[in-house]
Amino acid sequence: MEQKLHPQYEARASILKAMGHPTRLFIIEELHKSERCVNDLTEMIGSDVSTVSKHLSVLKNSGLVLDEKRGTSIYYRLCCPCVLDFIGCLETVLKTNAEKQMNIAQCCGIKTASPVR
Amino acid sequence: MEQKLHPQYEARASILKAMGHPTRLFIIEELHKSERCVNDLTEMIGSDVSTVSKHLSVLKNSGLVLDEKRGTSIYYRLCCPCVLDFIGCLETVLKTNAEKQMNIAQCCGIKTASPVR
DNA sequence: TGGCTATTTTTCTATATTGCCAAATATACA
DNA sequence: TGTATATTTGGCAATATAGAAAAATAGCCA
Repeated sequence: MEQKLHPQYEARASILKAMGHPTRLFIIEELHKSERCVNDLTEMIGSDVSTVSKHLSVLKNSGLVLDEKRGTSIYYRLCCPCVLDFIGCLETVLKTNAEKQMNIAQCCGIKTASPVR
Repeated sequence: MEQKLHPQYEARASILKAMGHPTRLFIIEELHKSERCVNDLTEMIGSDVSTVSKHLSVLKNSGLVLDEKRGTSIYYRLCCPCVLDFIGCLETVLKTNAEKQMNIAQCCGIKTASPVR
């Protein structure tokens, strides 16, 4: 069955997919603040350097980051900072869901703790 | 090694991950235009209805869509239409990359066809 | 009740992703 | 040249995902 949708959906989805991992999202935010080399990021993240390198290559292949070699290190930077604008909306989704959960709980008479700020 | 980043990254990433599939991206856009039932979407997409149902459950679990049963069908609708705002930025990323590719080609003396609009 | 329609769940297979280790590569520099 | 540093690659095991078919569930209506 499985039919091919317009290739535009593939292209867009691959960027979102690249962003859809906690470590890569962290990297994106970090690169928004300032460019960083692999080593910097590895220390912040606490995974093996090879793991971080692979995450960076996913981001690079999706076109989200650029790399530039300077001195002994390779510096990565965010290609299109507009992706950071997504975060507000993501928080809206999360907040909406939290409220939804609370309503369900309330209408079942379940006491809920005050929401975590 | 693998260390736990702030759970906020997990939460945000899971939404992006849910969006990171061509079929689900199509569904999101379609639901932005108007609510739809599973059957409607299945016809548009051309996959098995069970596959579409599963994609919808991914979207539902991530909090992106809501469902409501009316009559014999279940209607899905977009929960936070702000996710549609992502598209402009995604196109920017794609465009930036296309230009990058063209520059590489040019500086190697490769003739490229005029860009597809 | 029985059959119809709409949807979800289960089960299966194939494929992709993640994360670590070890090894390879690249580069600076003494 | 040799050594240290920075990064990537290949390999592997564990886990997750996608898609289809079949079975299960739910509501409707004759």
